[in-house]
Amino acid sequence: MRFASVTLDIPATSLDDAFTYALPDDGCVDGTPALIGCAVVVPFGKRHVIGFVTDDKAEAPAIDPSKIKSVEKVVSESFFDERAVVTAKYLAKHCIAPLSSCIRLFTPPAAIPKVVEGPDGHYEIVRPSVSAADDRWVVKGPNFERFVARKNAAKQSSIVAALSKGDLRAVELSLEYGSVASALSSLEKSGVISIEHRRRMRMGDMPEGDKNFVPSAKPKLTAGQSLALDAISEGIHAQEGRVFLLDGVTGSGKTEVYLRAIEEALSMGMDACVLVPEISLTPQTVARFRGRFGDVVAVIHSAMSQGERFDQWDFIKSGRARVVVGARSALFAPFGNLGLVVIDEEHEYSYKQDQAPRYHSRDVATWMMDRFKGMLILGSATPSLESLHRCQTDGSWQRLVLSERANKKPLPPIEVIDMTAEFKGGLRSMYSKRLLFALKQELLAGNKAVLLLNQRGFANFVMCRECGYVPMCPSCSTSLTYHEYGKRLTCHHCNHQEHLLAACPQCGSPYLMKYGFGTQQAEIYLRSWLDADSNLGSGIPLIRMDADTTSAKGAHQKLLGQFADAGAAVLLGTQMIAKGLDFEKVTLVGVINADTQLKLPDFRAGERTYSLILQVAGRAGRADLPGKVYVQTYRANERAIVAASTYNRELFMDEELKMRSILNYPPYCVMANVLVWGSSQSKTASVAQSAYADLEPIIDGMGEGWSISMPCPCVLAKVRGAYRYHMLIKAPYSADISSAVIGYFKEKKTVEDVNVTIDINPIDIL
DNA sequence: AGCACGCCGACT
DNA sequence: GTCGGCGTGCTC
Repeated sequence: MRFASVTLDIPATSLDDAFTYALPDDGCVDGTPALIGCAVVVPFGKRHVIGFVTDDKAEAPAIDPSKIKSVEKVVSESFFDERAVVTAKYLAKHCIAPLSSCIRLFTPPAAIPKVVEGPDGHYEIVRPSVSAADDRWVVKGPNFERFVARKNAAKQSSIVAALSKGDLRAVELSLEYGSVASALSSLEKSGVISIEHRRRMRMGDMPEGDKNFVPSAKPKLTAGQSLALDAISEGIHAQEGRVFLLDGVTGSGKTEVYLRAIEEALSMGMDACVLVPEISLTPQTVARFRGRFGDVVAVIHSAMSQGERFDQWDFIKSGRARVVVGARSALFAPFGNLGLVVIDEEHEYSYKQDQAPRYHSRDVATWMMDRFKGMLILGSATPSLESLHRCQTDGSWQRLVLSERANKKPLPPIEVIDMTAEFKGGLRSMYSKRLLFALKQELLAGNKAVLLLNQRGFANFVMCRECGYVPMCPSCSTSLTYHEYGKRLTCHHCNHQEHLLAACPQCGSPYLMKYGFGTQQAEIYLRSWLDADSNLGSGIPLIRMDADTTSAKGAHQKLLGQFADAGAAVLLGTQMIAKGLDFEKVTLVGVINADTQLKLPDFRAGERTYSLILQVAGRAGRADLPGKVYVQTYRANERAIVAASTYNRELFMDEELKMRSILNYPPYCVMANVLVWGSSQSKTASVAQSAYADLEPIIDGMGEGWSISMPCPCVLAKVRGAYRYHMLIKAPYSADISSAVIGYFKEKKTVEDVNVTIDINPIDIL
């Protein structure tokens, strides 16, 4: 008798402990082996449920043997290996999330069968909605050479003629010759052709050029790159879980270092994983990796269809893909032997998942590479304070500095435009004269400009000038943003939409004013400014890129393509244009309002502003032409802005770290945010209170440096109809909050309609 | 998560 | 007397 540990596919922390089921001695059910990573159907109480085998050679459990039931069916191939099991268990513990939701990270998307229970114990297995796709290929048959053309079978002759040049897909033939089904079947019957089903890789709207491998030449390394690579190369060979922080100014050639490191890892038989922020996962990025490594590169990101993602997943699982480029979840792809992880733009907040399991790719990769003796490279022009701090305190973390741009060009000078002074001088527009003047010069010279405004919509909010009424979202505690297109008020949290009324619903006044600038207003103003200038003509493309213009599949690429193909042009957008874009001839970068993040009640507001300015500044002057950056701000003396505009990281770091130390914020402590939310305010508040009553003694008993704040409403007190309360737990640096509170989260009683969750190392506490 | 067992109020 | 409320506990 054999046993298998099965993690049930039910997301509940109370079911995290594996259940043990019996297996026949050969470990097979109906001839299919129940290996680690297989989805199986098991009886569970009166039900039948899907579970995943997490151990196929488990010990007999210490329970009454008559209670042990058998695995009933194996319903998938093995999706993951033992490494994945260990990692999922780490995640469940570290993030305090249901184990099954962590296991799910390792399974292909939408490919898990479902059990549908019928009457009297019968059940059906519903096959997954996504699986491999085939193409029908027409190939030469045994009698191909003996084909005789006939007068009344013109289509057959055409097909045979087309086929003599090589195999063809049936769809291509029908595109060319119309319906070919009957011609094909009679050709097949006579043995002239055969039909083969071949696995198809869905690649959607990927540009043709990127589907094929065009090898690119390796550039010569700079001195800085060589030095960094020496260290990294030694690290790869050491295989002892080292971490390198590649701290390189924008344009210093970090990607080339990644490429060489990956080459090294591949030559040692390891696979490599490259994480990039979702937003910069453009064809440009992918093309660089395909250009070096060709058809062993797989790509995974959220804009792909489920079918495309399945194919990429399967491609990796087959072992043919050796390099995976993707967003945060690519870390969990089915690698054979993952030995190198690269996290580009490691300071980016998109590496944190905002739903359970709330993991941060950087933390998971650090743990994985330590545990499995691989190597991690973190790259950024503006590394997170956490990573910089860790390089100073942890011997296995090493900082490698690339201080020079690869093309030896200086970094673009950054000019701060004090908008308070501009206002005193009479300016009422969102664009200063200096910025517009510089923009005009560059456009006249045939160059491109990138303008950043981190606020979408037309106006931030609307207010009645007679009574002060501000339209609010009915289900969130936020004001509505005015969108010019469709003249709608929109909630940026829940996407609630309503029409802008002609009069104030509270006092009837017609004086509803729009306050604050968003990208739509910036676009409309700039368009008319461009059109009004006879020297510029009206032909200058102005491309707006924000969540509203990029929601359609492929829109992102299309807009960037337009910008690339244009001569003089302006790209205006939210922070999605700040990262990774590499266009020649961008000679001007403008930050229309650097203050949008500064005012947020978040201890990282300064760090966010500092790095956003430097990230977007890095878009300027990347090729031969010099670049110039203008930063408009009403807080010209703010440390983050002064430091960014003078490229003085020490100035920013020293003061910021001092502040963090005094106020006891990361990296001087670790934090966790306990969130309580529900649709009834009073019920939510009382659950928050009782959670505090349970947690406070635990935290209090942990000793020096541990604290928990009283429950209070979140800054976003209501989102999507849910009232939100939170408590902040702080603990000394490198303390383990998860272990301290996991007991509470496993034992806690659930209250209907109120959720209690915890976010370890939150990226914001709004 | 879902389902059963179990102990207290208003009903054919 | 029983139908049914949802509190507690178990499922290999």
